Amino acid sequence: MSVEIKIALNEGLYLKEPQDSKLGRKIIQYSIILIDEFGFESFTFKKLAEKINSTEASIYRYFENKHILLIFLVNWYWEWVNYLIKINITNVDDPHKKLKIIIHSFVSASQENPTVAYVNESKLHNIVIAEGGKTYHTKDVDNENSKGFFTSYKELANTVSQVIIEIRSDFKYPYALATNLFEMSNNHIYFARHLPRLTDITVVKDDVKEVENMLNYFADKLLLSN
Amino acid sequence: MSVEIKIALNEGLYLKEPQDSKLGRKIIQYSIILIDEFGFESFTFKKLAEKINSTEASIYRYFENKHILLIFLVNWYWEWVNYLIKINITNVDDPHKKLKIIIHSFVSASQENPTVAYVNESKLHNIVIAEGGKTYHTKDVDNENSKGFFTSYKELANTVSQVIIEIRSDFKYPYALATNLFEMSNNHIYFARHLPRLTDITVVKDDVKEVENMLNYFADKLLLSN
DNA sequence: TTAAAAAGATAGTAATACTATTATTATATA
DNA sequence: TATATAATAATAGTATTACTATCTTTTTAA
Repeated sequence: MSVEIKIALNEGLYLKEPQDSKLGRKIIQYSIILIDEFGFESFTFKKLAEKINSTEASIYRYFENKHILLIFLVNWYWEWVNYLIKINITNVDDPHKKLKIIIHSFVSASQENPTVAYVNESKLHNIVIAEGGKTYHTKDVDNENSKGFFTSYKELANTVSQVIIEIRSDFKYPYALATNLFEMSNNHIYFARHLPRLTDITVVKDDVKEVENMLNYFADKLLLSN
Repeated sequence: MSVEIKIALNEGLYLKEPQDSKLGRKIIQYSIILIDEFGFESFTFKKLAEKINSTEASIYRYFENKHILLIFLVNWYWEWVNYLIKINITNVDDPHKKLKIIIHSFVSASQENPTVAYVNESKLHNIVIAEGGKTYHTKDVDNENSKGFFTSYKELANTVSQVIIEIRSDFKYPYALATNLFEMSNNHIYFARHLPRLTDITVVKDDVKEVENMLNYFADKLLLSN
């Protein structure tokens, strides 16, 4: 018995739903592998086509270009983390505990919850860490935002901000704290790996507990009611 | 009488010092204008050459490629902010006041301190906000880091972390807080402008006082000694 | 004044980011 | 089981990008 989860994403992100065909799923699977391995700038549809024994033209029938494909993948991650968080905080009463679960999901959901066969969640998390900001740091951001390409991130931020408000209804910056915890998580994993003088924590062999401790410390301090 | 300031940057960032020649300064001046206007992805040496009535080949004599040019510009900003902070916090005793000055510099140094004729600091700050992360989010980060391309950011982080330690010598995350204040400043100005549901603050006509208030609030809360 | 350094002019190449067309192979249904 | 339709593959082609090379002209500094 297998549980099939299909993550519903904004329809403007693809020309043809890639999750519904063999080729489409291969595009998702191997684009994650190639972007993780060579980086987004070196990644091309030609290389991907060679890898999966297909053609550029066939890939272009699914995605307009590699930038939209990146947004698709990162959206997939945002949706997936939001989904895991929602599952894991239902039936939890204490909002402090909920926030701990959220922070744990930010740093290491990918290491513990393989969900979909053709998505390597761990590599996808690495892509979000290293390339995630490139989805919205473009001149087209307002246009793409108007099409709903960043709705999944906003929904994730909203989920987290609701828990923050549960902890302290008078906290002035629930959305900023929510996004900051997410961004900080990704940034400091990246800094620990590549620019260690920009952080205080270390990450040895994907052990992100120091990042988790730091985020919990920051969240606790900021939400102290005094 | 004019004060000439020349910001010293890592020599690996250029093939020929652009601050020492007319063409070099034009490259700096107009690359800032073009990247700010059209974004880094659409920016090319060919377009820059046309803008300044020069040639691609001439620009390539100064910078290896547009990515290195971006690192050069962002380094220039990091150095300049660090320089302004150091000037403005000498003769200030209270470390809390120093941190306030630092935060003020992060959000709006560019609006108040034009320093060099051929650098539009305000546009350069917009580039740092929108494109800064692209300097180190590449597969070449370890190699470029080993050449010292991010030393200026580390020095800035160090300046700030020293003040944090002055405030609370037992604070566990001085570097992370330093970089986070800088990143948060840039991120939330960007969010307010383009993805407002990811933040709580607004930025109207370059008025960043809400960002400044938020950063001061975060810093104060985190550095409370209890 | 003149040599040497800087900049400009021109040409060329490989790779990228596509688009278009036609041929082949699955698949779904009558 | 035949056949229409959809999906994919194969192939070709274009404009732009990101360079490199070479040669000529202009600027500057001794």
